[in-house]
Amino acid sequence: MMNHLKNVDYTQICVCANLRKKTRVVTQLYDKLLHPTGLKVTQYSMLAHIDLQQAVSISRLGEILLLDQTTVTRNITLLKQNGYVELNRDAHDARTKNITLTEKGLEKLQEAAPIWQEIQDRIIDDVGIEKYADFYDTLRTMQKIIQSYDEE
Amino acid sequence: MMNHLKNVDYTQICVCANLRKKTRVVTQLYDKLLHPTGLKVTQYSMLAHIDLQQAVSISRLGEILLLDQTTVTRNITLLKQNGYVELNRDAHDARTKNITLTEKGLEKLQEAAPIWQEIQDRIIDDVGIEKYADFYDTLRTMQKIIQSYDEE
DNA sequence: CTACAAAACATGTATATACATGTTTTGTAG
DNA sequence: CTACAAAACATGTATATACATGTTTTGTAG
Repeated sequence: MMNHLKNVDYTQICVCANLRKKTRVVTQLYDKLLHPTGLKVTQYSMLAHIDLQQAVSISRLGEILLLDQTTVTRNITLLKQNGYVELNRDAHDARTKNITLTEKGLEKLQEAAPIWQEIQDRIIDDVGIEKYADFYDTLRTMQKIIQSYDEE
Repeated sequence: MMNHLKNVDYTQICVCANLRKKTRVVTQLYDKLLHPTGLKVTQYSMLAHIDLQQAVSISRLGEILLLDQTTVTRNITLLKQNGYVELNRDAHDARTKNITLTEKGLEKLQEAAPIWQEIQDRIIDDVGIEKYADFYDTLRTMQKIIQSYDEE
């Protein structure tokens, strides 16, 4: 007897819509657990990248996160309003603005990090490290494939 | 010799941020190719679900797509403004509004379908059907896992 | 039947996101 | 050096999304 739930042709389920749906679920979990810190996962992730990159420019951050430059500008504006980051003109190029974490931003990042780590470990553990490794790899592959389309 | 690109601990890359990033890439591809139709992939997907479900209510559609009811209301409003869907009060429950495709909405869906199918087939083929099956499965598992957290 | 909780939808507000376009600063062909 | 294209960032506009809350309609305990 067929399970009617599984009796769906998964190749006919939109790759994009399905990804978006699952991403919503994951995002809501992260946002819910990060809520006590006042950060959303998007903001946490951006702070973490700024911490790693040290004085990145807006467009460079966009390249890394594959975000439109204007989106970075908008997201950074919010972090700036909250006092988590600073923007400084580059010494050698007056067009460029470098983003750095403030003391407050670093503290906020450190406050949120343990919560993030807990969700992270739990999900990967529950999915299973091997399955997750494959999953991660397929996501990477998918990105590369799509980026290769643009070169046509 | 290590490949410095692969020399990153993938378990320390945020599951959520990574999913969001890849989802942006995929979404941009779909939106770009669907552009001639005037639909975004979100709208296409919603029209396709309405077509499948036949006279579905706003909250039911939210359950299916795991979207907040208010988000469905907003997205449907746009489809309605474009004349692709109609809203009708339910005959048995005056609170409920049922969504149906208009003739114009069906035509638009049929116009976009071949484009969607082409992207869909191409991505799955390029990723590889077996890898994609695993990937799809892991996405499902991840959703179930997270939904099980909410029951705690 | 009545009172009240719950269900279904709408509205206010805020964040995330991208595209089109504008402004300022650099870099470089000639 | 000058003119102009390109780079870097900002702004206008629109869609996608969720949470808090409000309104209307149902369902049900008593």
